[in-house]
Amino acid sequence: MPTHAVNKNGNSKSAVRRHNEEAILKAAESVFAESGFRGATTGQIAERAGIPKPNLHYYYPTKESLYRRVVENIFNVWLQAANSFDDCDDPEEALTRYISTKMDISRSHPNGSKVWANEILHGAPVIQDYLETTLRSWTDGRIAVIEKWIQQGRMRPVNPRYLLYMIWSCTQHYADFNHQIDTLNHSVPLSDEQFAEAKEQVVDIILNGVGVVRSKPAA
Amino acid sequence: MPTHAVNKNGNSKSAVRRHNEEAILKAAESVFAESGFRGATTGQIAERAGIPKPNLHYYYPTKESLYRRVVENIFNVWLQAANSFDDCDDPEEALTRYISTKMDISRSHPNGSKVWANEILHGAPVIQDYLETTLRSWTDGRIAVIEKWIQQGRMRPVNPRYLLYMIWSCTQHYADFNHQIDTLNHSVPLSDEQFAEAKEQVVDIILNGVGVVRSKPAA
DNA sequence: CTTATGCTTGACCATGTGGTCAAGATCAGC
DNA sequence: GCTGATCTTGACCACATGGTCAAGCATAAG
Repeated sequence: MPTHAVNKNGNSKSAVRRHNEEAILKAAESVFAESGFRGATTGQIAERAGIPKPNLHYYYPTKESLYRRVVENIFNVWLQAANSFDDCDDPEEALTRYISTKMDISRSHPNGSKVWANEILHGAPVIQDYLETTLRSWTDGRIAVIEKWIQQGRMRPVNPRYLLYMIWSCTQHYADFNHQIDTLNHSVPLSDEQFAEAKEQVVDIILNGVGVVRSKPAA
Repeated sequence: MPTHAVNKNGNSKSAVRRHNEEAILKAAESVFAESGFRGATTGQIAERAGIPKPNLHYYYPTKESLYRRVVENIFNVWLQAANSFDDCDDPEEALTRYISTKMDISRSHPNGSKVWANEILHGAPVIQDYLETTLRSWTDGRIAVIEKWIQQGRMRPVNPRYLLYMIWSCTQHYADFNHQIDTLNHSVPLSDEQFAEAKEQVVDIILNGVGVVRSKPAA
């Protein structure tokens, strides 16, 4: 039942279309996270989205096009998080905010993070171009910023590149490996309090590790 | 051509068998790492091992039994690495050795690490029992050791559990995400020198982060 | 030699799955 | 209510793939 169709020959999406595409994307993200690209079946995605399989192919012609959209989505979420790094020029605040934001994303978008991890793990067959363009230039920019901080004597001399990798791995670990973390937590997901403590620990160890004095001491 | 058969009704493995099982395991590890469990095909594994597909099923009846062996293998490699933590009672040396060893494993067994990551990512369908038994008890033991060090004032008070997660993620990242790391390194794998620097950075930031003074300062 | 055992392999099958199709439903605008 | 566009769906197909089978090889031992 196409409502609100602003179409005719133009193409602003109908409400039905928006709703279905959204439901499919959400279902796809969780199924891809659970089973990987090849392990996921379009039938399962359709079922989880509450529509028959041919309807899914009506909106996303191929499994790969759907997968690509899912990966692009999580990449965009991360790009926005990256802003939390750029918004200020103080190493303590920038690092704290960046790490915190990435931890929050791991908490709120575990499936997206897993899909991303899976994609990289298997050699980034679909988003190689993003790595070579957007990610590469963002990384180089942030390295320059950190190097400046080091030259200003505001933090210890560390290789900024490996610092960034460390931040990425520590934070995403809480999404990608959450099953292991849960298992080691008596098979119960981390509570909000536990997660807050984990976040605080990551921030604390890294900031101390790079010699940034924290004005607001460890909670 | 069965040689050295010490069999008859006994069952010490023939040389052919040993050789083939080894080749299959190695091929399987790389294919599973590239494509995940579902994405890997027994045909591809057989081809990479240089044997026809039915021969693979002669040694490993099902794809899942083969996969399980691959996962068990990498888990055992890690368990051995875990010893580097236990062999001494000095936080500086124990942490340095443990981190270094884990980094070395990421360098020497990237495929195994990827298979493990993939397994956890998808909810550990095959090795859940290892997580609940061996890994859980090892972790608890190491937490106790770290807590002791903290009480002795030999390192800052951090939550040992999240410190361990941090070490795991930072080190395994260099295997699991090596494609991303290579891409950000002008699409060239890290040289031995670069990897050594990365290792040094991880050790350096974490030891400083937990307030362990390094007797042998950053190289 | 013969025989038993271990190993190899081309041909084959059953199943699951990505994707198609064509007929039908629903709705906006006239 | 008619028309054209958008959306829905049961039935279907082509193909990949895990796994089997039975016949054939190689080797060690008698």
